[in-house]
Amino acid sequence: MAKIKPGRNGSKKDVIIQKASALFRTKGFTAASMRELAEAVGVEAPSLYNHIGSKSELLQAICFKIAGEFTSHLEKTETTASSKLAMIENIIRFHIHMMLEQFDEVFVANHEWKYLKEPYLSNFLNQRRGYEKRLVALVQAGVKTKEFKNSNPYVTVLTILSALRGLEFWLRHKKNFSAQVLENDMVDHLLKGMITLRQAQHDKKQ
Amino acid sequence: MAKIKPGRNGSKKDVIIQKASALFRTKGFTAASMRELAEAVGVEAPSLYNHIGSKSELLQAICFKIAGEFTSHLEKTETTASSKLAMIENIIRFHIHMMLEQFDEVFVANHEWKYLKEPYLSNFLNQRRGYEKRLVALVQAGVKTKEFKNSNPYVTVLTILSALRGLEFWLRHKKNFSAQVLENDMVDHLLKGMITLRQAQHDKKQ
DNA sequence: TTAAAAAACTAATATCCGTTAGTTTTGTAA
DNA sequence: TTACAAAACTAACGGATATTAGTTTTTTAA
Repeated sequence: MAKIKPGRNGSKKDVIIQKASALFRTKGFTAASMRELAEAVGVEAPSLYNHIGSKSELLQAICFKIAGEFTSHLEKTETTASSKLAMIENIIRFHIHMMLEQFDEVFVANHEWKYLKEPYLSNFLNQRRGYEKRLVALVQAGVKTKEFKNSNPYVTVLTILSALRGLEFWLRHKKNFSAQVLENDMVDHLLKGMITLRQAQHDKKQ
Repeated sequence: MAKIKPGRNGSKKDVIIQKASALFRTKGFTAASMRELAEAVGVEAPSLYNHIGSKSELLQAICFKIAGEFTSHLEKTETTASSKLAMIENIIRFHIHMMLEQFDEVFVANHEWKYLKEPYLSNFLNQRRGYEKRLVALVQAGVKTKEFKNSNPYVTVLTILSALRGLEFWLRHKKNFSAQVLENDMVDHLLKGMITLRQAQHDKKQ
């Protein structure tokens, strides 16, 4: 007799996914065992399978939930007609907020996606590539309007996205400055650089 | 009868470490098996143990080799008495070169260090923390000399180091612009930002 | 109270892991 | 050639893994 899942998404499954996010982050997907997850949930390992299909399915749920949130925020931002600079800043701040509010899930999506199985792996990578391409197009548009410098747009996007991912280190050892300082200083650095204006102007031509 | 290692470090061990770097990068340390490594080396799995002590030892060798290279370069840079700006730029370029020339090893040191066993794990983290602290001190000095803006120095270092780590994405899909463009545009972005000077000056006060 | 469904449990399976033991082959130097 | 060491091999062990089967307990609903 086939197991029948409840019509509405039960909350127990959500608990499992949440605990799985924390476990996968700390131990890594491969090293994390279903027995450990079961213990975190407060149940024996086989009981998990009354609520989920497999360990892989948990990873899929986490990765695509996060990917979906980033994609849909980008779509929303693209429709708001404002300056390219404002759009980029908006996106940067969204990344920071996601990192702060859904640390485990974002971390897992960033680090453990490679353990997704096909066709989910290809799907995920396609979605991420699409996201990056739209950001590159946004930066390119900003270069055309002279809002941004004429650097390689892909390098610009790469630099921004990578710097944002680095927030995980701040969150790991909870530094002694506020999230607000972090956010503003990082936005400022990514948009305007770290050196003083006089210096920047002096260095303008190599 | 105890196994006796050759007096000078044999080159076979180096081959194993090199293959292990590539394997650990693509599959992850935990998911990579000694049998796979053996196949890459061209040998049966137990034969590896004529040259190495354990799987963990391979990870240690990779991580500490890279950590050592970064640390010793930083020490060398600190003794060269020049501007803080020149020092930071020098360090950024060194990171880029390390990423380009020792991709697998740097990737593994960046992503798989958490599977180090004690006391190596603590050792590694201490070394990395020390590296970061010295960079923070360097940025602080640059703020004092007014070479750098008065942002939180830890955020600055975090932003730079994270952006540099992101080079792994570029290397993964080998983009169609040169390493030189990548290097110069990234250095420029991290030092001077992405927005045009007029805009930066206009936005100086929020 | 009772019947059905949901979710827990125990037991077990097949597979894969790092590693060891013991043996055979290969390379080297006298 | 001979002797010894280095490094390969096969076979196997103990343990951990995700997952399934089958059963019992708990919850839900009439």
